[in-house]
Amino acid sequence: MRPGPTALAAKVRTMAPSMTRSMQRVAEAVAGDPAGCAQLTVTGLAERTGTSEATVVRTSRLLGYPGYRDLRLALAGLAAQQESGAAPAVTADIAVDDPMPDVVAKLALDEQQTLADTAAALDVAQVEAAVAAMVSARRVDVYGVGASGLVSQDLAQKLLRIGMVAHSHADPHLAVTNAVQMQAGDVAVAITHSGRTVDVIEPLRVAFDQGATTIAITGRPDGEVAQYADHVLTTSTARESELRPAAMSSRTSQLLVVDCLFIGVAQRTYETAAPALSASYEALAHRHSPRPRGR
Amino acid sequence: MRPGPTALAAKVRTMAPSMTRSMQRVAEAVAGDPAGCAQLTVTGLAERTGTSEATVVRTSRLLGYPGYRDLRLALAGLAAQQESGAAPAVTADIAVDDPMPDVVAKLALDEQQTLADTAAALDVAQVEAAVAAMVSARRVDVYGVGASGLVSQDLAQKLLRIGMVAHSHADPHLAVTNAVQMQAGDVAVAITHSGRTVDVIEPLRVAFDQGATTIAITGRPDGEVAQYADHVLTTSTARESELRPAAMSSRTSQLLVVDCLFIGVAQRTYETAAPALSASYEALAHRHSPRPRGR
DNA sequence: CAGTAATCTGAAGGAAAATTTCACCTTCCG
DNA sequence: CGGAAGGTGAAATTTTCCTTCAGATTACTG
Repeated sequence: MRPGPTALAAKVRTMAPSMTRSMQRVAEAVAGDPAGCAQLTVTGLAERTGTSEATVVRTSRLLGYPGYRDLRLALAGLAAQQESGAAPAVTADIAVDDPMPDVVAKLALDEQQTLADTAAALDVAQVEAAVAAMVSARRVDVYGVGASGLVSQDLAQKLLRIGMVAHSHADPHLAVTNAVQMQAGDVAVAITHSGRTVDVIEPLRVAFDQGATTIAITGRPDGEVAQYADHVLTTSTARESELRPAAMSSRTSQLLVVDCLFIGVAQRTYETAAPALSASYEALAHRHSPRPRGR
Repeated sequence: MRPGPTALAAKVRTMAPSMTRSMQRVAEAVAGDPAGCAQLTVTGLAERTGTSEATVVRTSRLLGYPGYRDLRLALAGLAAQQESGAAPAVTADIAVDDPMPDVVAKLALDEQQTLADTAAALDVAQVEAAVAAMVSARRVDVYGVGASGLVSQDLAQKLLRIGMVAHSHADPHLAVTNAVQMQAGDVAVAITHSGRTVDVIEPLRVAFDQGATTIAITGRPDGEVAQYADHVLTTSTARESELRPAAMSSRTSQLLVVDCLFIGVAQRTYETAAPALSASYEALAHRHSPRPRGR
């Protein structure tokens, strides 16, 4: 069996005594800086070690590879392993003086964490109940302001695409005005991270009183909004820092919940959802510039 | 910067749409069996994919390597990483009959994957350049329609909160009207997954012609939108399925990029950003119901 | 629906890298 | 000090990789 990259360092030590002086120089360079050597051609490595190409090839053979080409591949593998092992687990808060690469890494990790947390904490039964209500709803109204307003729009937009009657309301006055028209069989969704946003609670309460099925997507299942919600979907919150306020991570969490609702609804209305999706795609085709030619 | 092995799978997905048929076959083989392909020579891989050596080399170039030799090295690295247990869990597509718990889990995993891919593939230098331009900008205009419209609003909203002059335009007419007013020192940002959305490209082009600094956030760095962009920030694309169209995963990716931009700007304008953030928080306090007692 | 212009594709030739060969050099024993 | 055995690298050879170019394909245009 050809030696894997892991065994390389050991192999070098084992074989070293039986090597000639110039071969040892090559082996040493290879064991000492796999990543660097992986970049070099035979000629390059020969030059770097002050030897000849023939010696490099001979050393490769001695280490168990058919030639330098394969040693080089193993070297690249080893380098990759080392790098991934030494992956700096950046879990600290984002600081004012963090360099951009760290910012990108930390943000991505934080959001991944938020997603994992949300998925783990999400009450599937509540999601299913919410989906069931939406599927048979005459219309769906979604309330959200500020950062949650965008999530609210996202949900409405998605539902519209699969042929449902959905609206997103950011204007609290209009939201209440609409909520008054709600009746049993309709669905109202309120999205608020704090669970205490009056502009969102108010229309939900009205819809609730009208007999509509109400759903709350909130980070505070004990918040006031829950009082008027038939189904509460809890979003989780990541650590917040000064530069990354809670509003930022709650958005990720809320979007995941919204996506789950959407997929659930789309699954249960697949017969109509699928054609509606393609139709909306087709309708937008002419809003795109022509594809590059010859394809 | 040459892409590391980690980013390869993401890169393949990102670039796949802009590839020709035979190049896609090569990319697919490479992404599907890195270990196996690492063993093959150009000729071998060409044969295995039923294409020519030239096509293999062309594909390697498109993926960001100087030639096949270097792609092969990266492949060896990737294979080694996967073998060592860091293998990315390949999740199945979401099916119509998936039970809700599976849907939640798959969605969360997909989005996490998208985040990791985006972070790995994001060109930090471009981000820094974009941030620098925004920091010193007189005003920032953001263009986005459809699903990208929400991301566009998110960016504008965030920038407003730290005291910058930012606007999001979804109406293409108003967007162009505003773009005409742009001048050197202003910044225009276009957000489009396809890179071909005319309603977004048009205002960006106008702003570009006016001498403004232009930024594109797109999944297609070779798309038309890139022609008028000083800085291109590439979002990566997850596998898409019928129930989860590309538009859905692109949102996650775009939001991460937007967050990076925001944090970058906030860092560099910390003196004014921090007070502005707390001020906007304070101003909204009375829109919340009183906190529950004893907390 | 045909013309046309652009792009895609692979075969063949040219460049580069890897491997082998071979003559020279060192070293060590007799 | 002579000679043999192995170490070493320059040059030749082979393999691999890359570039060029002409034909095939495709998608737009009138």
